[in-house]
Amino acid sequence: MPSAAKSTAKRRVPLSRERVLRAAVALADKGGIEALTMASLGRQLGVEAMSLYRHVRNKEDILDGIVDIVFSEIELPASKAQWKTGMRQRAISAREVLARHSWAIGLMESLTRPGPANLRHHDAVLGILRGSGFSSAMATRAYNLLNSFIYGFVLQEMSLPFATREEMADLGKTMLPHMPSDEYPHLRQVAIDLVKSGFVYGNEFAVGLDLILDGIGRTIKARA
Amino acid sequence: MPSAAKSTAKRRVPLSRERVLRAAVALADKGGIEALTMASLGRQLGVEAMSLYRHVRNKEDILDGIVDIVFSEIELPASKAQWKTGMRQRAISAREVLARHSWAIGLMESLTRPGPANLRHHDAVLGILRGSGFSSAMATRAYNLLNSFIYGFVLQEMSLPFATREEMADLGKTMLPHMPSDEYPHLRQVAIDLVKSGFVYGNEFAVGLDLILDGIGRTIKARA
DNA sequence: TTCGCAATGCTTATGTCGTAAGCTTATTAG
DNA sequence: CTAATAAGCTTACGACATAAGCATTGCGAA
Repeated sequence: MPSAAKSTAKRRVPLSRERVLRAAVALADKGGIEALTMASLGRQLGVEAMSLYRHVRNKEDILDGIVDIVFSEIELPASKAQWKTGMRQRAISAREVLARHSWAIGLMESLTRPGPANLRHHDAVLGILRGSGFSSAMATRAYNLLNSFIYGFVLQEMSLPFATREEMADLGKTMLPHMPSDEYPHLRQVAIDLVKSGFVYGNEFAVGLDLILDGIGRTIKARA
Repeated sequence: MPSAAKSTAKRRVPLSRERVLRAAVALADKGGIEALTMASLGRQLGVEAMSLYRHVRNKEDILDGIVDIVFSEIELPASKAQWKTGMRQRAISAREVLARHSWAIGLMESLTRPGPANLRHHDAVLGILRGSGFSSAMATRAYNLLNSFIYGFVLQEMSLPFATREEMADLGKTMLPHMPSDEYPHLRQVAIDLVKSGFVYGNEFAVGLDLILDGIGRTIKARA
């Protein structure tokens, strides 16, 4: 069955670094980063684990690659935008992307070996800031401050045992009675108040973001 | 040689959860979190790997435990302090501790199961804020904002390929010539400027911190 | 058509890891 | 001294990354 099979059935689509990395992202999204093993990745692609090594150097190479894919999903600010709108939009997009691929934040060591998407991202953001009159030092300062907030926020968001107001209320109901009221009195009281008032952690992102953006704006004006 | 040996030679000091965790912290400090394996930990303590399971449930238990140790090293703000001074001092201590144990930031998932030091820390910080007139929601907001900044800053600091001004200058000298000047023009220019002006990333912590503290102060005043 | 060759994928094997199960030795209470 | 209990050890297994080398596919040249 040489030429018949060729044209119809299993015309084997060759692997490629690209396909491998995309499958890796899909796997990590579905089951977390610990579900991403060379074996599971091979299975996902209908291939033995060892075949992957034709297309990626090793697992670390895969991790670097998928972090760069995540970065490529973050919206770049339009190069004509006001710095404040541009930064706000970028921050919101970054947070959304990092929440969608929540394993990525734990792979940030990969930033030591930044991929092209990451570099392009840096370049675009710094370009906006410089174009709005920020010095190199001020642009770096602003960029790092915003990134610290974004990464740190997502990191904390990840480690919350609840996502919605309902889940928080449930957790509060089950946990609070078990918490001795004299050991962590303030923590306890705050928890009670938050449950009662329907506090939603996710909403805090925009608030913190604007506080920082305003602070940066003030610093800039003071300089000018 | 029953009672003689007992008093002199190898009166075996028994393991304990405490000793195991302290050794684990030391190992992680020395060689990074990937150097912490049950085998290496056993070796460090002069014991077989499996012996450790008498004192800890499993490796995850160890990871939770060492994160809590790290938290216990962060200075609690004096309960009489002004909120701003207290928060600044706590933030600086936290950053220093997390930099000393830089593997800890990658273990933050452990915060889903907070240990006693972590809870005590939460309680103390929220106590200060509440005591300074913050509502529960405002206290939580301020605390989360500061933590986002601290964690995110350390996360970025960790992934820098340089620590000192000298290292940055060296890196600049070797990398910049390799960077095509038209691909990432802004990034390139900023890098050049920073090297020239002797930018030190670490100094940015205090700047960002004060920007955030001022922003919080302003929010509070507007409420009052 | 056939041959050769490069690209692609597979098989086998090794060393590291966490940890389950059960055994041995050390310590201590009676 | 003895028996119980606590502490530590031996062996074993399955998951994992990956080294080395073999087999297959498909295409261009003869």
